Amino acid sequence: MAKPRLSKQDWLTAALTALAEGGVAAVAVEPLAQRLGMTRGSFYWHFADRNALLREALEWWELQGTDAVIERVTEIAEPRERLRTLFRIAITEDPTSGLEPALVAHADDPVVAPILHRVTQRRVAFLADGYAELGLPPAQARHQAVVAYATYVGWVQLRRATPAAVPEITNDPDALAHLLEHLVRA
Amino acid sequence: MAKPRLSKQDWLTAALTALAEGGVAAVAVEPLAQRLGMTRGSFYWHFADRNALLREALEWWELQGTDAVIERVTEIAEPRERLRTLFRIAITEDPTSGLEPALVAHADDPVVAPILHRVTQRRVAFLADGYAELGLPPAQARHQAVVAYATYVGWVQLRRATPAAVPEITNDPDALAHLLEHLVRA
DNA sequence: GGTCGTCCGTACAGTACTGTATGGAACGTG
DNA sequence: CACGTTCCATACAGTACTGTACGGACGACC
Repeated sequence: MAKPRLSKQDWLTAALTALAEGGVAAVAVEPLAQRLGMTRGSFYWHFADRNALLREALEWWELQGTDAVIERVTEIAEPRERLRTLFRIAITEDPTSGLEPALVAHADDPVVAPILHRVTQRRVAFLADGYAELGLPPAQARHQAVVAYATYVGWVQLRRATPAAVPEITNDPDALAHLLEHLVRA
Repeated sequence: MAKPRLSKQDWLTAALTALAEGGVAAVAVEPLAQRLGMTRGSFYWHFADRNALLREALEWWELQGTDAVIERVTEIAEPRERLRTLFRIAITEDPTSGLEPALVAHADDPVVAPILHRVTQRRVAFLADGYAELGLPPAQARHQAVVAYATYVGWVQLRRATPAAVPEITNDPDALAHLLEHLVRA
């Protein structure tokens, strides 16, 4: 039987998938242990308590979903192309769709709030820089960044809420290009 | 002390505010009763169980937040002006900000899913009709409707997640007008 | 092949919530 | 002012989860 010893990372990824599926409340020790084929005894060796799991999982998500992507894109000199590939990565490669709505639903949670703030501020600021490089004055660049980021966030949210309502963009490169131009244009 | 008898509606509105604040998991009988100054005995007279409360609350939200608004706006003949006021109502009068992310976070919930589907389909279809009246061909009108609705949804979500990142639009009629034009333009 | 550190199972309170059953208070209506 | 209806409080299982304590398996390394 597949029952090797678990690493801390196994618990983190399991926590993130559960979070994306069932919200913050679904990040519960006993169900996760059951899904991993372990008992809670394993968990309480790796982590202090449930909040520690949630916090570390979100910090890892922050690293992979924001820092890594930004770093991957900053090397593109041309701002328009940089924004385009950034949005394409964000839309097509989103590994944990439905995670952000779950976080926003618990925006007042003391462990969720700081990470959520950091991520959105970071992303909007990076977008604003890109639009500024395109020639927009700072205030307008920031406004455009907020609108574009809102469109992206809402798109992901719609795709998760009602996939029937949103066109399948991963299989339709034409529609994807159209959406990207909408997001990049100033 | 203000301790009159409660109506069914009191429980519904309390459930909706709790839902907007703490997600689906926050719609719990005992905490709600505590907040209303009652015991669970009151609740189980008005409702069969917790799911009944959640379902009726969402149905009431569907009525007030979608049907009523659409009906309020359909009498505007000019499509551009109709879309404008629709978005303005949706953005400025949103009574339960943060409710939709909470629903999306539990999009797989058997009681949340059908209502969420109906609402998004209805809203996108109404928008698509408006854009079609503006002269867009059907496919493009629908695509534009999805993008505009996504922008609205993401805007609300951002405002709830990180109010500092999004401009205070209710106090800045100029920025509001700018956003509305962005949403209406095709 | 002992021995130590790593990892997990088990057992035990403790907490928070759901539903049900039942009695009683408050209120309108004749 | 009886009287039935409406609404709420109380008390009682039952369930699901959290932490903690402790014991044991298991592998690495000398």
